[in-house]
Amino acid sequence: MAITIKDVARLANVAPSTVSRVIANSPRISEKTKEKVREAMEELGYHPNFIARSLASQSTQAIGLVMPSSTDKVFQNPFFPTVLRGISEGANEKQYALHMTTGKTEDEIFDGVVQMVQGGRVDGVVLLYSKVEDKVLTYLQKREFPFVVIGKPFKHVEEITHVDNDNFRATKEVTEYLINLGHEAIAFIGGDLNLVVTVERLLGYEKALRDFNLPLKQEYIIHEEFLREGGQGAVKELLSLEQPPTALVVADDLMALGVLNTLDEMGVSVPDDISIVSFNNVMLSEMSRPPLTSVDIGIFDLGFEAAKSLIQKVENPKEPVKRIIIQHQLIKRLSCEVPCQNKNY
Amino acid sequence: MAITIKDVARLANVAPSTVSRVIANSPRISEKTKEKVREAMEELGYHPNFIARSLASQSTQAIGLVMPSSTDKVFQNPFFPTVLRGISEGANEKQYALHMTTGKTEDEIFDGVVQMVQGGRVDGVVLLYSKVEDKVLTYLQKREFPFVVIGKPFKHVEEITHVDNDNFRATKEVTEYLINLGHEAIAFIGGDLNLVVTVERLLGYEKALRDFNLPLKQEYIIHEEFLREGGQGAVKELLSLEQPPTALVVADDLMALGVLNTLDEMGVSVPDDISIVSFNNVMLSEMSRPPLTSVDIGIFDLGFEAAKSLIQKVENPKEPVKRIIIQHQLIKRLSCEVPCQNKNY
DNA sequence: TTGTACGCGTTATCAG
DNA sequence: CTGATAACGCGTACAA
Repeated sequence: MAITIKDVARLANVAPSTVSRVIANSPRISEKTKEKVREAMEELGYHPNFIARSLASQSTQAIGLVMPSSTDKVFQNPFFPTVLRGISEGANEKQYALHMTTGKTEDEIFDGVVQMVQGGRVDGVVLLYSKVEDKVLTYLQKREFPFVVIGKPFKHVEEITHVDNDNFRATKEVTEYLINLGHEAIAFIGGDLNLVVTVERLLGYEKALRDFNLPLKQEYIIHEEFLREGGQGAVKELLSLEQPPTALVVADDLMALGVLNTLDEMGVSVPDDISIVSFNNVMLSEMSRPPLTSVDIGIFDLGFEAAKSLIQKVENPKEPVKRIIIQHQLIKRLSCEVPCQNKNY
Repeated sequence: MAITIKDVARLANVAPSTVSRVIANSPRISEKTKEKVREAMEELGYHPNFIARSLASQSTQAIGLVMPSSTDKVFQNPFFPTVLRGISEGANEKQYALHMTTGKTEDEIFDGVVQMVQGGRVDGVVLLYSKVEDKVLTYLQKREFPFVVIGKPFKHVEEITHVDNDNFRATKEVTEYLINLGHEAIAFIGGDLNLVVTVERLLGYEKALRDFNLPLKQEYIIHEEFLREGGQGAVKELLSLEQPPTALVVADDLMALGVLNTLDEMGVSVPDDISIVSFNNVMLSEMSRPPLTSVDIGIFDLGFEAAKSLIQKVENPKEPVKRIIIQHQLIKRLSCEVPCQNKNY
């Protein structure tokens, strides 16, 4: 059995409650006894038992992480290690621990969340994704359990604290960027439409085209998985069009990589024949040939701010709903150029 | 306040202890009362409080994950999401939750582990890396706390349950593969020598050369970070040699990607001028140009088996030390070929 | 400034 | 088969 507060109390010749107060650094304890108690703790190698503390104080100093389905391709995106790092850092700063749950199916994930929450394992939860219809989010909301989402909630945006980019504006900007480069035939390759981020980006793309009075063609809008294989299918469809696009807005770097490869195989040159701009600016985007022009969305900060605002919320229940927007930034590399004039592929 | 066992007891007209037994599905309770109690639980929407249960039973049904330093480049490797998925699945099967700890420095990580362990937050720990000198491992060992490591422990291999590949053999095999292809000038690009996996792979490489009586040149052995930039530096060194290698054994796909890019910039063609084989077979390895021949090390299984064997150990303290070797497999793609005879780069 | 006593929600022991 | 009752380790009114 481990060293408890009682052992320390005995050694220091004080009551257990005094030891408890020393741990909490209560101002109502004399420096002298504090010192005495601390020495005893040191001598015995005492470490507080979090479980007991949690039970007594009804708070765990732990936050729960809800990941998307582990079978989901999204899970493999380098996005995750990075947000995780951000969250972890934000949590560490406030001495919070991390509790995770994943699962293969939505139900598994949901059960995991319920266990964390009802089981009292965590004080709050951060959702690492934002889907269009989400059981987990609904549950958390109804239960009034503290949580924040990374991304933009599909509904009740005003009532849910979230950390997000301005994906609408970002996509509008990059589309404009391509337009200003002289492109008029610009296609959009997005991921799963169940992810809110996808719809936001699509909207931004459409807005830019409309602002510039460019035609908005359905054939130019493609949705595939957030990954490689997705990109490949998309490209083939696009290039077989009568008037193939001269530029592509791709919703994710990984997909862009797939696009790049397929293009390469088809003998289409980037950026000479076709320009590409994508999102996230993960490490890989500078490793591709050519390096990708990509929107840096501050992934680390998304996580960091999410953790911080969740903890605030946990520690102060009347904290107002917040919406934190992380700045984005277009990182220009070599995948964009003025459009070709008259190419035949 | 949430629904407790007492509320259920009251509604079902039984004692709290009876409810507890029903939850544990004790065989000594009549089916009739079980049914009655279950109905009450249902009606009240009861969920057991894990914290209280942990305190009483001195076990948490949670396992702790120790990640490498978040500032470490290794952290960004696609390896992690995948092991994580494996661990998560292994844990889910046995209804264990996951508790994580990371940190920027070794000390932060160490403190995190101590808190998990002494704080009684977890029943066991899995180390997601294996370093040459590791404070955390030493601590866990001295405390006789259940843990398993993913990778090969540097010392006390016989006394530590671990899940690993046979990296020595794997590297020996791929080196032989290159030799049999006709290569004689084969270089090795490895990662951080503090990681045990690096030294294992280096050893395997050397063994193959020795077995075939090929010279073992120091200039052919390079260590860089486990990432992109590392790869680039390495290649330049290698190609500026008097007799540059015709084949490369690269210890990680990500590094190999960097190598590929640098080679491309220098106008060196893969596999025509130089062959490459690397490790891990992460998703990216088939997305590179050319697709990488890579050793699949069963990352998911590493995690899965680690979780399973840890849980076994936790549930049965006298479980013997185990060493689980996950099979590897060479996935041949397009980065290897017979060597060039007489090329001038 | 410090000690006493009780409660947090369960499990486990021991009667009955 | 079931019900009291005592832990589990700590926080915290309430007393002193």
